[in-house]
Amino acid sequence: MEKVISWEQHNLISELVQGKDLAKQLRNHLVSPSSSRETHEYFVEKILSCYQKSLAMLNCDALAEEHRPAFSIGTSGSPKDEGDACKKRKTMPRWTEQVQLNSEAGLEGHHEDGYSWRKYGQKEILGARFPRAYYRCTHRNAQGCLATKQVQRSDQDPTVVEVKYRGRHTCIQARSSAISPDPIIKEEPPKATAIRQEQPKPSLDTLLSFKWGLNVKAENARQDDVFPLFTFSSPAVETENGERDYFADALMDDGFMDTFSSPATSGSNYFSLSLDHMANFCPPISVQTPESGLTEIVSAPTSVTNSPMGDAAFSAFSLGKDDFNLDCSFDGSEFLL
DNA sequence: GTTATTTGACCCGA
DNA sequence: TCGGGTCAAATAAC
Repeated sequence: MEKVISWEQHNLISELVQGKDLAKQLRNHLVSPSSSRETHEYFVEKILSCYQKSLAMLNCDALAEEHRPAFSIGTSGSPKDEGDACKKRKTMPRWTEQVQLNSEAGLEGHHEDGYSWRKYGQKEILGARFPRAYYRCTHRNAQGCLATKQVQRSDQDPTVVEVKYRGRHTCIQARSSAISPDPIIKEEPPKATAIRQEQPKPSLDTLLSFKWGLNVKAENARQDDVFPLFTFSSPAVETENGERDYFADALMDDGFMDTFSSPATSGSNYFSLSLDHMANFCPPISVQTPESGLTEIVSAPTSVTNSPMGDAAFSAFSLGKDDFNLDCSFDGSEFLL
């Protein structure tokens, strides 16, 4: 059957092909000992930019908006931008971790999660014994990272700190430092251990928490915050209303999936991405959340933290499948909704 | 001088 | 109207 590809679709395919090429270049740089980290970051940003444009073409405006800061590095946020951020605030992913403080030092309430945070407020909360502290990413201004967190001691058990995260980190420096091959833990053991009570949101933060020797609880993780399995229905790729899905089609026709594919399973093509970048690529509203997938991800954090690449950002395209093997199924039909 | 924290005021959603 | 979240000026720390 002959495909009729519109101008927009042609541009979309071009963007995706460009992203594929960039990923290949990044792969080459990753295996090259002479290649610098800055080069890797450059390619990552370029690849993300391609996806940003692609998503915009697919009318995933909300998604594109949510991750805009990742592609505006170097530009300071204007008041107008801040206003936009406020409008999007309700759509930002949220999840909660409860951290058990197990030392006197920890009782001060400091929760090290690998990111650098800046405190911007503290409030007494009605009915709560302890004030709530508000933190945002240190790189908010420099890189437009909108990640925030709230830290509050538990009323029932003052040795437990409830940390509410909002928004994902889009900052490169934080991400890099967070997965630094020389974690702080080497010099200073973690002050806190967390109580894992439910399925954690498989965010980079959560994964990182394992690196700090933490077990994490995420109790408010919504389905749309989680990106456990990504499946392209194959071979027929159609939207719900029966339209041909040229996006997924193009990915497969062009061999784009080759870069990401692992041995095909029945009826699905799998590719691997870092969870953090999965969040960047995928519309939260479309994601299925099979619990088994989550459990698998959470129970095998070492596949991420022990990656020789050392940086999940560079694992985003699973250039070494053995290094990073989070399987993500993606329903292409929902993706286009 | 620069960066981080504190804290009262303001804004917004329920 | 109230409470939570954020802003921004003042202050502290480095």
